[in-house]
Amino acid sequence: MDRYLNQTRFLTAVDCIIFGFDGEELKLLLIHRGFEPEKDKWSLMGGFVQSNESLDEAANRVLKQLTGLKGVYMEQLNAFGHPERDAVERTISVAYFALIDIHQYEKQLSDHYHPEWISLKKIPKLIFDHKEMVTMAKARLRYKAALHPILFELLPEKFTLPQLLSLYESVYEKQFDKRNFSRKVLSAGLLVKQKDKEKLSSKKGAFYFKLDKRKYKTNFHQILNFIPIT
Amino acid sequence: MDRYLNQTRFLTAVDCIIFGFDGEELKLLLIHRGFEPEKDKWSLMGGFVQSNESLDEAANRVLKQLTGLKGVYMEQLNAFGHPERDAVERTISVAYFALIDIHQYEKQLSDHYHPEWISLKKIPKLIFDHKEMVTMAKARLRYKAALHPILFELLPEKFTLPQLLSLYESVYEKQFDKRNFSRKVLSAGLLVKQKDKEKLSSKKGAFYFKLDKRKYKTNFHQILNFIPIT
DNA sequence: CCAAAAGTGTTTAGGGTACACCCATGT
DNA sequence: ACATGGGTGTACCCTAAACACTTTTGG
Repeated sequence: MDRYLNQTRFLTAVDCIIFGFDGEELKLLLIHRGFEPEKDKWSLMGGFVQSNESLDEAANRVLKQLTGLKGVYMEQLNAFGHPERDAVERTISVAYFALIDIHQYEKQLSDHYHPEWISLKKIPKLIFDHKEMVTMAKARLRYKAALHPILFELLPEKFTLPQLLSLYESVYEKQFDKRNFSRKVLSAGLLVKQKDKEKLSSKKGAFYFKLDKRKYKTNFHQILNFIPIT
Repeated sequence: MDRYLNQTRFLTAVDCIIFGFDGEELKLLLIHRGFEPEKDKWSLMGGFVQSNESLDEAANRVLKQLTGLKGVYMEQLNAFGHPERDAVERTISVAYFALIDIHQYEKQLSDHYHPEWISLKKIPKLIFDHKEMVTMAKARLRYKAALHPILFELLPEKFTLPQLLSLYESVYEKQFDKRNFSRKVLSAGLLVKQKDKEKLSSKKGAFYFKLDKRKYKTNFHQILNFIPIT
């Protein structure tokens, strides 16, 4: 026996919702689709799953193709399978969301796709059901970041507390009290204060911090409260 | 254009992790697989996605085939796509987990599959990667039930607080203080006390409660704390 | 010396936890 | 009357939230 009989086979794709943070706003890395149909339209980066790779491998391959990065934070979001979601041919798409340090991304690697970082507040019309994927990814990011320290994945190795606060304020589109925020963040014990300061954005300068990688991995699934639950 | 060229197509299946609660233990509804390979081995209920149905529709169809139930709580768990997960032919499986009232399930409907309710503590060897699916579903259930009131889906329309407590204790495999538990549950405002009592399991009898369906739906995504965070 | 951002401490209120006794009833 | 499970109240602690002033330094 080497085939199941009387069953239809479908294409399987992965699509990546890639988040980045530029210090001001939360952004998505979008591309201009490279082939027909919908060629040159705004799209998430995606690709078909190949015979020899798993879904996770496909997603990582696609992400590396576009960004040159590997080993970044990525998790499966949802599988999308409406019969008409792709106009050409039925395609099941497994969406992944990724959090990358926007400064590690080097545009020139992938100019073929004309990728651009677009503010989440100004997402253009996207092909197929990609808008739905983005909406779900945004919701998932907010949900998860309220409980787990995943937003560190969007920052460089060294970052300041004001930068971290600004990131949380961007994700939740509201302001938080910096005193309560830094107390909570520091009491989680995940940060190591550095000796040097970031002096570009203020005269006084803000101390850099690094993640304590060991504690970060250990405590990752523990539930934290960096932001007010309301 | 009506096909993407040079791409391989795969079978797509759905598999359902079906939870039930008999008052004592948390259980899974497992079947004996009905066709080769691995015929008669223990398996999750599943089926291939048909050309005219979405993933959600396929999962609901499969669930109804086995249980006769529709409109039950079900959510997508994860897509599984390891190239060798099915020995016969590459198959992408989208797993769903469902919570049903075990008393509404009527065995005779689906005797073809020889289904059985099996305690989560005594899950037998399962085909393919179904064990991995079950493990993930169990983790997801615990995670989600700690934050949202989904476990009510496992109970009949009328239930008592001792029954609800017993359910939570089964899911988390630990004991909770009944005073704190009932205070928290009642303060959520989701329950409506009935006038009648359940008198089978005690002499005094325990009051029945019903869910306030409206508030349940409204507050579903709000985060609750029915059980201690530790 | 002044502007601009960083950094820090206290008070208060509410919620969570721990804990023990009385109640109702069938036998 | 007694055994069995149902139902309730309190005291304490701790965490979360609200809130404002001082520090540093480049220009």
